Amino acid sequence: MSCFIQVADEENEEPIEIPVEEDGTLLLSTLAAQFPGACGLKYRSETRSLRGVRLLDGKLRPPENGWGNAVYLCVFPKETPEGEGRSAASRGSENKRKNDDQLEASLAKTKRLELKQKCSDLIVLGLPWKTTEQELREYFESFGEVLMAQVKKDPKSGQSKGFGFIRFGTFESQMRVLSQRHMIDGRWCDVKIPNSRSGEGQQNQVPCKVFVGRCSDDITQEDLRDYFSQFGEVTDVFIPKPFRAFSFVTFLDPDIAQSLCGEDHIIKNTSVHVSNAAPKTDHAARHGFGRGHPRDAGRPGMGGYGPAQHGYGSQGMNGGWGGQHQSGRGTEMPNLAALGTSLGIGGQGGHQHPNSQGPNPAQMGVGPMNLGLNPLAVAAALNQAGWGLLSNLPGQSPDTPMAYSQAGPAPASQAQGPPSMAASGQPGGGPAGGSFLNWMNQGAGDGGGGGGGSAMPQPPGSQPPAGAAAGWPQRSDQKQSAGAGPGYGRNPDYV
DNA sequence: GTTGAGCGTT
Repeated sequence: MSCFIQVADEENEEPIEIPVEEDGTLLLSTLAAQFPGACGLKYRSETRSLRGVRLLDGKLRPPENGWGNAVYLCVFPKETPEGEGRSAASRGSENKRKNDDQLEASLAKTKRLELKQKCSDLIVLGLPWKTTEQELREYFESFGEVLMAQVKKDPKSGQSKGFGFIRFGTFESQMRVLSQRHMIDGRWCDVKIPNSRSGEGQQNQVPCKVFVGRCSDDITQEDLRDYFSQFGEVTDVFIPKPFRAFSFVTFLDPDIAQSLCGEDHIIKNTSVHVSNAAPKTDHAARHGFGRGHPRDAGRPGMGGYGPAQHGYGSQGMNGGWGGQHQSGRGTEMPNLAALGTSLGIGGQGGHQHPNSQGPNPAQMGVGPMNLGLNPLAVAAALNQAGWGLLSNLPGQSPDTPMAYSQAGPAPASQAQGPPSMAASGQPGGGPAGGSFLNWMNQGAGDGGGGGGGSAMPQPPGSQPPAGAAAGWPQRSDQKQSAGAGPGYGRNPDYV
C-alpha cells in the first residue's frame, strides 16, 4: 500500500510526497504542514477535469480507486488576503485582480477579515472527567497551535467539571474546530464560543452556508460534497427529507461560500443555483444580509421584508445564531451556528437584485404565513428570482400580502406544504418558532414533534447530519435527553 | 468514590 502521495502547489510544480495515514486518509494537518493554508486537494480525473478530494473531519479521503500515482494539487481558500498564508504571488495568476471593482471588494474583504479573524477562547463541553489539560491540549493540537488549554476543576476536590477552554493561534483552526464535534477520550464533546464571548466578533462573519436550489432528487449528499469540494473544504451538506428540491452546503471558508453565490452549477446534469442561505435569526432581517458579492453586487437587503421584529422578540434570543436550538446535547449540531449562519457585516442592502426578473420578494411580501404553499414552489420561486432563501422571514406580518402565485408555477402535486403560520396565529408563539425558514430548514423534520404541539410537519425518520458519519453520539454514558421534548429529535443541522 | 447540562476563582 502506498504510504505517500504526491502533492504540488500547482500544476507543473514539483510535487512533494506527503504521508498518508494507515487508514488511507490524508490528514489535512499533514497537508497544511507542507502547504500552509491549503484547505483541500484536487486532481485531474480521467476526463482531465479537475476533481476535488473529499474531506471529512479533517481527513482527506482517497478517491474511489485509491490515491494512485496522481499528482494532487493543493486547494487554497480563494483570495487570501495579503499577509496571510501564502502570498498571492506564490499562488500564481489565479487571484490577480484586474479592476477596481475587485480591488474594492478586496479591500472590503480584507477589512472584514481583520474583523473576523480574531480568535476567542472556546469552551469545550462534555469532557470526560478524567481528561487532563494536557490531554485536552494534545487533542486539539492536531487542529493547529493551541495557545491555551484548561480544564475547569472543582477547587477543593480537583475534580474536573467536565468542561474546559481552549484557544487557538489561528482563526482557521478555530473555525475548523467549531465546525465539528470531537471525540475526546471516548466522549463526544462540543466546542462552542462561550457565552461570555458570544457577540464579540462572531456576528461580524459571513455565512459559510449556501443554499443550493433546483436540486434534483438524485443528487445526493455525496454528490454535493464531491462537487463543491473542488472550491474549498465542505464542512457540511444537508438535504432536507423528504425531497424539497434544495439543499445546503457549508464551506469552511465563508468567502468561498460567498464566491459561489449567484452562480449556476451543473451537478448530475442538473443545473442547480447557488445563493445565500438565510441566517436563522431575525438579526438578518433587521440588519440586512451579506455584503454583496463581487459578481452579484447588491443583493437586496431585508428592508423590504416588513416588520421583521414581528413575532420574534418573544422567542428570546439566547445569544448566537440558531440559538434557539443550541441546547440539546446529544443531538446537537456541531457549532455551525458559529460558523455557517452568521451575519454579514452591516449589509448594504436595499438594492434590487440586478438579475431579479421576477417579482422582488421584498415587494411581494414574501410571507411564510402561507396559504398552503408548496415549499418546492416557494423555493423555486425565490430561487428563480435569484434570491434563494434570503430572508429569515420571521413571523411575518399579516399585513403583507401574499403573492406567490405571481412568482412562478407552483407544482401542486407535492402537497406537503409548510405549516400554516397564519393559522398558528403567532407571532412568536408557536412552539416551533413560526418561521417559514425554520420550517424550510428543518429538513428531516421536527422529530421533536413527539413532544407534541408542533405545528411543523413531521416526516418520519430523522437522519444524522452529514459529516457525522462516525456516528452521532449515542454513547451509553451520555444521556440523550430522553423525551426531551420538541426540538431534540429534529435534525441537528440547520435549525 | 457518584454526575453530564452548562459557561471561565485569572
